[in-house]
Amino acid sequence: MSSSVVTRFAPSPTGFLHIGGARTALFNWLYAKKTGGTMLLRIEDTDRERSTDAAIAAIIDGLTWLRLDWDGEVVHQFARAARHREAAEELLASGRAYRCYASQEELAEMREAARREGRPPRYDGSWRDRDPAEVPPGVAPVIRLRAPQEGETIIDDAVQGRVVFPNKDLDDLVLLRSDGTPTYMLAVVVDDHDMGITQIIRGDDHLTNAARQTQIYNAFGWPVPTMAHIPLIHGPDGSKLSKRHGALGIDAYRAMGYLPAALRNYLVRLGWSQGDREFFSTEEMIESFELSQVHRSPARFDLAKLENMNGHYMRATPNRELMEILEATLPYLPGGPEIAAKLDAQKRAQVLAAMPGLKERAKTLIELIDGMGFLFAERPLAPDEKARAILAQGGAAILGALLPKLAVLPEWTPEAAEAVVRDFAEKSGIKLGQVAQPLRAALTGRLTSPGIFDVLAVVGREESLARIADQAETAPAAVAASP
RNA sequence: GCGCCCAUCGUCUAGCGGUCCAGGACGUCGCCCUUUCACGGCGAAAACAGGGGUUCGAGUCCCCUUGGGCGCGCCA
Repeated sequence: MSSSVVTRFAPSPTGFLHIGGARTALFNWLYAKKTGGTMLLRIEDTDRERSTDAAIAAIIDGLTWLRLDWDGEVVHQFARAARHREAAEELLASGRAYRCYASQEELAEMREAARREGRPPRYDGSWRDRDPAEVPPGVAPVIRLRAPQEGETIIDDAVQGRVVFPNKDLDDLVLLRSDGTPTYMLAVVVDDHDMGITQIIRGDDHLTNAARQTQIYNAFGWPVPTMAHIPLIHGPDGSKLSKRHGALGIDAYRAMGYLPAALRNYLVRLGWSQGDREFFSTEEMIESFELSQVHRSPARFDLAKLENMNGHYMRATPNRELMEILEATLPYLPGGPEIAAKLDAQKRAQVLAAMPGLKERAKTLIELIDGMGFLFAERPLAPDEKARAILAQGGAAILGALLPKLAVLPEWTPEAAEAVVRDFAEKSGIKLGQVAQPLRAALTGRLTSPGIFDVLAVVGREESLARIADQAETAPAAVAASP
């Protein structure tokens, strides 16, 4: 079928893959999957000054992490410069473009004058029909599009609807620079055409460009692809997402311990919705994605909601799978490499055993590794301030009394431990919490952890008893002395 | 300045002329559950930017105002 959909994600490698770019990629990907089409990846590296290989690597790394795959080879725009030049020549030959010899200074003056007179800053078209005899010697010309000066250029946008631009507001844009390299406008149109792109899905900061590009398509006599300009993602204060808001590369979200699936889910709900629904599996996303349901208004980025959603995903991820994700992410997490170094078969088994209680309490992978700290701690533990306080306020004495009872447990299971501790508390006439908290302090060094009986079981008999002994006051005198 | 886009709780959003004294989610605040912290459950506060129309009837359609955003390069 020749009518099959071809979308593309076309970032310029001048920096990392940011959150807005990631969402644009996601929408392109979803649309392609939904329609059984393909998504292509094109690196717009025609700006030789600002494009870097590191940025290309970061973009590819980010897409890979988000599991947004593309079809075919990555297209590097700069490599197609010869084709772009040829296309510009073609327009020149057909009279749809012309050479312009205006200097940078003249153009700057033109813009300045226009601004002063309250007119839009545009090229005045003075070389449009100028006599070749007037060409100044030694000046390399640019090639400009001979754009229509009357009428209107209309975009039938899949998201924005019908948008009309009066042609008088659009000037004769540069297609080929004086050094013979193509501009973005030319390159995009030629590439999208040559690559057979049927749907252009991109940020709505390109909406005005869409009109100019439409004029270029028309000059070539090529069909214009369907366009869909999606709203931008704004910062929490409603202004454009910037470094000020901590506009980060997608890798930063990985380093903050977010799951790719959660980030995708959060991103898809920014500017797109299906009724009240908040959660979508990848399949459900593909199934229900519709360009017509994409909003026209920008959405603000809310880290708190992302975090909540990530917590949902962590809890919903099966333990083994979460363990795999964790291990794969460890190199990127603060403190992760240290954990990875200690993760032998035994530790891995302990972490896995503790996972149900751990993931319940963590909203990110960072919180997860923080929570599992007690498994990697070495004796004697250094309890934090609050834990020390509990121990000092009679906790240590209680542990001293409890220790012998735990030591003789025939089997080391959460149930057995719970029975002994509850019995101990009851017979001592104290609340369970008065025993559980000192125990927690001794075993984990903190006052918050998964259920204490599970901790006991995961840490193991020998290590648990030793940690308790480390903190317990065993001298009967000391117990008697405490009021 | 000119052009274009946008406008429902703090945030993401439902709503596509009557069933909306506006629903859900996040966040916030209570209460419950409870060995801690979470999770979970229950509940509360919280919005149709303003003004004109159209209509029997407007959050929903039109216009204006205001506010935000994007664009206006031999950057992409």
